[in-house]
Amino acid sequence: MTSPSRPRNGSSRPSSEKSARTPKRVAGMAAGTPSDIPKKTVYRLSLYLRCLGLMVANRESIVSSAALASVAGVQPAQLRRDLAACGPLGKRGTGYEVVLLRNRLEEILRRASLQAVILVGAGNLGQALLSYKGFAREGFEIVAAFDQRPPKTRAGKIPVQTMSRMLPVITKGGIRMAILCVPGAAAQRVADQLVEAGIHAILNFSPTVLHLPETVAVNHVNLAIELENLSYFAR
Amino acid sequence: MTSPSRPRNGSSRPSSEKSARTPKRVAGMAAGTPSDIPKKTVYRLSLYLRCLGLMVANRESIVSSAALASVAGVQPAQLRRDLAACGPLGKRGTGYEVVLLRNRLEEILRRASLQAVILVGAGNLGQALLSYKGFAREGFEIVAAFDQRPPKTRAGKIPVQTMSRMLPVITKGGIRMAILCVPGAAAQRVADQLVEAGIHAILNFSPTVLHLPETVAVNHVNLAIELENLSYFAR
DNA sequence: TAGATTGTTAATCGATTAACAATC
DNA sequence: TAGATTGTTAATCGATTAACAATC
Repeated sequence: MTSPSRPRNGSSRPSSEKSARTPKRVAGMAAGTPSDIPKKTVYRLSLYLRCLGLMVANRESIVSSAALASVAGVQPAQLRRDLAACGPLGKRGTGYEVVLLRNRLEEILRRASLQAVILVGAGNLGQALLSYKGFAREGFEIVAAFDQRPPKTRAGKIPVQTMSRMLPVITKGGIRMAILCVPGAAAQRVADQLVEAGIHAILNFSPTVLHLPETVAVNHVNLAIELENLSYFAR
Repeated sequence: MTSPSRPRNGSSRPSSEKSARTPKRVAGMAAGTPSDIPKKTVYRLSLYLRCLGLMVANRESIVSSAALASVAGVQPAQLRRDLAACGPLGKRGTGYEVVLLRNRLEEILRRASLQAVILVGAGNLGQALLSYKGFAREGFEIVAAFDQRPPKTRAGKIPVQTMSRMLPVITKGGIRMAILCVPGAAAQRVADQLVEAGIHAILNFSPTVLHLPETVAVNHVNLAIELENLSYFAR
């Protein structure tokens, strides 16, 4: 919808997410990236990247695995193992060059380009996320929003369109990622439509477990379950 | 702040969360609950509970591990193992009684009582969450909200108070859970204050890894990282 | 009883950690 | 060189799955 200042990412190659039997790895990456990084490691790489951002801001030039691990809240051995999966990045006896390491992680996580995302379901949570500026800050742009019945009031600067516009917008824009916030009862149906239209990754806020082809990546965020889980352990 | 219709939960006994070395179990529970359920299992119990809710609505009376597992997106063996951790609940040769199983899970997850929660940090995301009705629907009530500089406009019906009010409100209300949405730079400091004031569980949306005593449960939700993770696998 | 399905044990798998040789 | 710290291997740990005896 809008034209971002950073270039968009037009890439290929889908991959899988935790589905019962599949190994939790991803094979076949774009050139320059290690071929096989476990999902949990990728997640932690994002974490390390954020810690490194702080260190760059603090003008720190070298960091040891012990120091970075402590900030990130992991064991040094795990950090080294995770980073080793990205190729040899440190200098024995010295540590890691902060800027170099950050750049490499950004490269691996493809942070160079602005990623176009659509949001589907502009109910309570959907509107909340629409007005959340955190995504933009991290390189994601919500380029369009859809709802069965678009609300009159618009939360952010993005207009909410009727759901029937979804297919053309996805196709025309070559969009690959979607944030799903529809009610649980509609989630599977809408997700099927999204995949049909060409979406390869879904961040699912709906309280429903989606059954989709393994080629589609799905991450599930359920705020109620997070709280419920906490409340169990908070006694 | 408001007086909920369901009774509040006044309980004791804190417990730990994933900290480097601790076993990912929880020892010592209130009466009537199995003593030792792994964290990941507790998480999935919430999932099963939601699936069972649908089945109750559909008037299904019996469900097999195979059927429930399929809906929840897990393996039947895993489901049986998870449920077995809650005591013997099924009938061999038959399956599980839907209502009975749901009731038992609600009991274990303490869904009977309305849980009081405070929200700290009413910036972009904080305000969004304040206006999110999903929490209430699942038995959590945000009873107060705080910010360094309370915004003039109030998002929901909860007024945002200045941060200095935090301690008295937590103490007086006997609040045990908090949702943390302050900027990364302030997160650790505010978290320390919360723990000091008596908070035992924190749902942390701030982009900072918190270092807290093991007696405090922390769940971390980072929307940007979720998206970044997806974008890695979406090719 | 025969058929079905749980609860549980043993086997597998994957992820984390400790330890140390390589090397800066 | 001596000291430090990585990259990596081997050991440990925990979680998942397969298989089956118990039993409804």
